[in-house]
Amino acid sequence: MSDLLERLRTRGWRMTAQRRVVAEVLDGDHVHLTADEVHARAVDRLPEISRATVYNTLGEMVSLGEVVEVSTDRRAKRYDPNAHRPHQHLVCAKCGAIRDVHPSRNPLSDLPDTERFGFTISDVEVTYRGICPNCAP
Amino acid sequence: MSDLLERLRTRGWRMTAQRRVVAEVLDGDHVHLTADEVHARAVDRLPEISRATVYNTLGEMVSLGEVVEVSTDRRAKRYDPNAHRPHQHLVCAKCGAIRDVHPSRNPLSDLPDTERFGFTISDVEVTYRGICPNCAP
DNA sequence: TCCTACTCTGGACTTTGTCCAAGTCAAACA
DNA sequence: TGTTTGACTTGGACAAAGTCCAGAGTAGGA
Repeated sequence: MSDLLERLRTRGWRMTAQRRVVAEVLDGDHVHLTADEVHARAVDRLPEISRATVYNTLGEMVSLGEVVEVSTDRRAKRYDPNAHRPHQHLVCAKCGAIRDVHPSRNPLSDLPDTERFGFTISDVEVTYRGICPNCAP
Repeated sequence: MSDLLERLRTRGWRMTAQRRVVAEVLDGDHVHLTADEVHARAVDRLPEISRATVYNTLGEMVSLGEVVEVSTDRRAKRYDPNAHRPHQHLVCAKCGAIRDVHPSRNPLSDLPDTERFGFTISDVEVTYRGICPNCAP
């Protein structure tokens, strides 16, 4: 059984066939699927699952903190089940491949007080862009 | 005349009333408008300008490197005419206010080789999120 | 002034996501 | 095990952001 599913179950989440399928589709490392990709894979296992349910379920997983929303491109949001280890993303500008990466310093520490304009900063999102080995010329 | 317009003109861009208006609307510091906001302001000066033209024109400015696309939220892209000084963005999670900020180190230097997976990295995008002084409780 | 290639327009279309009323079902309880 | 109930799911309508295209318009060079 998937880690994600296990975590959700122990939190008292009401279990349904639909939620189980979404959690299973989303489980793993370096998984960054869009909602429609999740839906397409979920349909393979449970043909009648609706788009609305996939959206609802993903939204709930995000609220519970078990899945992170990622916006690496300007199109659809992606869903990353690796929510419990802080990390950033490296994206191939050509093929769109995404890797989880871990910078050596907390990016927050590089923003001086004079550049904070009185904001209380709680979060940083870093996206590195480049060309992956497969797409390199 | 606006800086942006001046730069575009000297690059041999064919000048039309529509392009002039878009460039004028977009000029300035800490400007981060969506395409629809640009369109709304452009219509004030040139009532017949179409949405398609605004999208096309913004897209061309981005291709020319005179304007940068910013995705601070997961909704519409925003357009930042401050393309010639590298900077990152600080966003209020409540009201959406956006400030240009300048970290003390190049964020690229914090990604060790072992975390690059053979990618040739060319760009980093950092978004700091928090609560601005106006929205603070 | 005339030409021509480049630009603009409006509307149809696509993608991504949200909302809702009605039907269905998991789980608690007797 | 059967009942009950509130939570979950469905499908379709809707909305926001953006793209595409054929035909009309025009900037700028000859």
